Amino acid sequence: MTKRDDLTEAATDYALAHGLIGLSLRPLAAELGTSDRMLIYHFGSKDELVAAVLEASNTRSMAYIDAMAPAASLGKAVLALWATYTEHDQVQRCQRMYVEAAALGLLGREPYASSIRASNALWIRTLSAYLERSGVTATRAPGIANLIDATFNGVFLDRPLDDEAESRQIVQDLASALDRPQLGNE
Amino acid sequence: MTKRDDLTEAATDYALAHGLIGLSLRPLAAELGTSDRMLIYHFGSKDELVAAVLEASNTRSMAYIDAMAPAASLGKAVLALWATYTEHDQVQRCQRMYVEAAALGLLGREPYASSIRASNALWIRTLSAYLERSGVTATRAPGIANLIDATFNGVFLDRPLDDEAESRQIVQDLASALDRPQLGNE
DNA sequence: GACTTCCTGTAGCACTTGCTACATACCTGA
DNA sequence: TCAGGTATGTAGCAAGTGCTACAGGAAGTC
Repeated sequence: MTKRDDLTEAATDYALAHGLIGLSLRPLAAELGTSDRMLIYHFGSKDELVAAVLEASNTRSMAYIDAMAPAASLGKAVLALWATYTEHDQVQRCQRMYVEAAALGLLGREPYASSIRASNALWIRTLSAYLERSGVTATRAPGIANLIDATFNGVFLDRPLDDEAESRQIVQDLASALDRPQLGNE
Repeated sequence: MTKRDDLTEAATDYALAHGLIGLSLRPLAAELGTSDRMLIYHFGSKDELVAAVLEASNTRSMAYIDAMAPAASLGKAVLALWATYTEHDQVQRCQRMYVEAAALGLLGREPYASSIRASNALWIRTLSAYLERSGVTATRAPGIANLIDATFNGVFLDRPLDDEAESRQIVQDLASALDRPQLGNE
């Protein structure tokens, strides 16, 4: 739509490819065919640009979850979510960037801390909706969504590239743990 | 022992307090009562300093796990581990720094990627040992340790400061999921 | 034609980064 | 006594950081 929106999408592509932590305006601008001067002009500051990029990235990855077909059980839902994470480069990269942003916001630094809070709230809601579609009750869904999200992020953190088998094993363990018949209360 | 070791410990304190991501030599050196010049002299490069700091931090936090008394069940072990994480500032800060290093190493950047791999291997071994002390079989322990580690890291990532109750809820969910009687095979 | 508003290029500022060159001590062993 | 390794201070370099000042072009409005 606006020029700013175009820049946001292009900057998001760049950030997804090159990472968020070392991001600096001049190389980014060069790849977008513009200048740091223009980025500041359109966004006001680097922080606002970063916030826009994080929001765009989150929006992109949520679309993939929303598009998933329901699963037959909770455990199968966990495996299906993991498959979505790993099969789509886009989702994987968005998740990686989320992890970077979260790390940058660990000590409360802005705009990362606020962006992460906002993104996470939406993300949990998206996961919850998928779980509900898969038969999980509305009361249990958010809690389980949080557990799944935390575990997946942790897996991404520890095994960024290699060890795909080991990552899968962890997810499998979580899935089977969650799929056991519910004995206790909630 | 050597001057380098002293500097490593002091630099670790500083990094645990101020974070790893924005770490730069001059402010660090100022707080240690020395100069960037001297840090480079003793460590050779910033990368080697960072590697030393990460190793020191990991060693510190593992000591806390090694000191834990065995738990009565797997679920109780999970809760006890989480208690250790949250009750000791040292452990919490070490974990936070691990997360920062992992984020920095996400795209393979050194020395973070290598340090994380090494730290994680030792950390999983430490967790496994604790689980075995708590009655988990030696074959299952490493897998479960990976699952617990991933989940805890994910929780730290999403809820750095606030939401202690929600964090606890996630851990509780994991604990009860793992504590259900084993029906399937392994 | 004058005026405003949006957009963009050039140049630069003040600052920080990791790291180095150079000189100078100090202590130790021959 | 003197050589040699260890340690430290001063100064600086080349590169990069976010951001700004200033000027100007393009396009529409009165």
